[in-house]
Amino acid sequence: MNRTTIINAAAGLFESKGYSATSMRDLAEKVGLMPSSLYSHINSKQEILKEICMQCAYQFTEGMLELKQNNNNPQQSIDALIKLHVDIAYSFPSSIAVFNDEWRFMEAKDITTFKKLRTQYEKNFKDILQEGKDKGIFNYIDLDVVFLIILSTLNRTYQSVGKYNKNKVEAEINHFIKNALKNT
Amino acid sequence: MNRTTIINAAAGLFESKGYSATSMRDLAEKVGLMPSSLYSHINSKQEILKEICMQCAYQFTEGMLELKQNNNNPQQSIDALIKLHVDIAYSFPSSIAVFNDEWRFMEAKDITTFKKLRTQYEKNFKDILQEGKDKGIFNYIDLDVVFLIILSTLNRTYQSVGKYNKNKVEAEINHFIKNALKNT
DNA sequence: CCTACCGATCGGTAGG
DNA sequence: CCTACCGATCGGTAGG
Repeated sequence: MNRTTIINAAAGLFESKGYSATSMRDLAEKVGLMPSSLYSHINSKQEILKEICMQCAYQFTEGMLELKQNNNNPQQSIDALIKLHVDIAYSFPSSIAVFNDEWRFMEAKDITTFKKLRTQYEKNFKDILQEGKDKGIFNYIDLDVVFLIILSTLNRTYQSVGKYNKNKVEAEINHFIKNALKNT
Repeated sequence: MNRTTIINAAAGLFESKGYSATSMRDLAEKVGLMPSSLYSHINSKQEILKEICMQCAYQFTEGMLELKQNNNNPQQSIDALIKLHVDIAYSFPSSIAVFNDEWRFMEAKDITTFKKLRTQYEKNFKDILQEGKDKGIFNYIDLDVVFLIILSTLNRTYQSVGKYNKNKVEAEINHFIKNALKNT
């Protein structure tokens, strides 16, 4: 038995039953251990949740940093961000579901760290939308509201995993958001 | 004390702590009763969840039925659906949060009823998108995928409540989706 | 990695 | 609407 197997099994359970309703006994059964044996690999249920949420957060943060170094125009940056969200969602759908819906069950100090990463990510994302508007490429009314609309779509991409082809989903989101932002 | 007060208090708790992590003791404290006294007004925790989720589901179903009787063109129907989602989200934000994220904790038979209503709603929604494409008004690649994108945005509207003005949010979503679907 | 176990908390009931 | 209480289940530990 290894730690990664346990974390992945937990992500699946947290996704389907929610963090609070998942017991350590559920998790033990899924990986074929006695409940107490889990604690040879992990320190607490909280620690598992934190690891899942933070791994996702760091992937988005890294992806954003790489993208910023490429000096793309705003449209290329948005395309790259869509690709980033779709790639991560299709690579770790359960983790992304937990990252989206269960992060609030982390303990207070982890939520603080988590929110800092998220705020920085959102700032970078909004900067791209703002730059696009300033250059006359994008057209929208309110930056904060349009950002929330776009993020809502990107955050729910994991729901398409196992149902629709990844390239098809990315193409559709791309087409949709490109037209939605287009300044005609 | 009355039943409605208890249900509303529960919606607020279920939104912020999640259904599973909310105890009947939490709920009792919030409405100023001893835990056991709650059971003079409701039969179980499950019953509260069911009532919140089903009330929302019926509101969407009713809204859709009214809208279908108006014989609008597809663009007017989409506008009306956006208004329906924004109106309900701004009227009962906590209930909508529970409807979106906690419905899976209902018992099996209620989930069956819930999913039937949802499937019918989705069918009606997709019919409008299909009709718009057939008439050359809308442009998108895949019906199912574009529907998921639109619904993701509409389902998360409750996150704007208390942060952004309702009319502004409705206008932005309208502008965004209209352009995204436009056949140019 | 297992057996055995702990204190805390859960949803809910009995009875007035 | 309250006091008193129940069996079940929870996350986690001791000790080997």
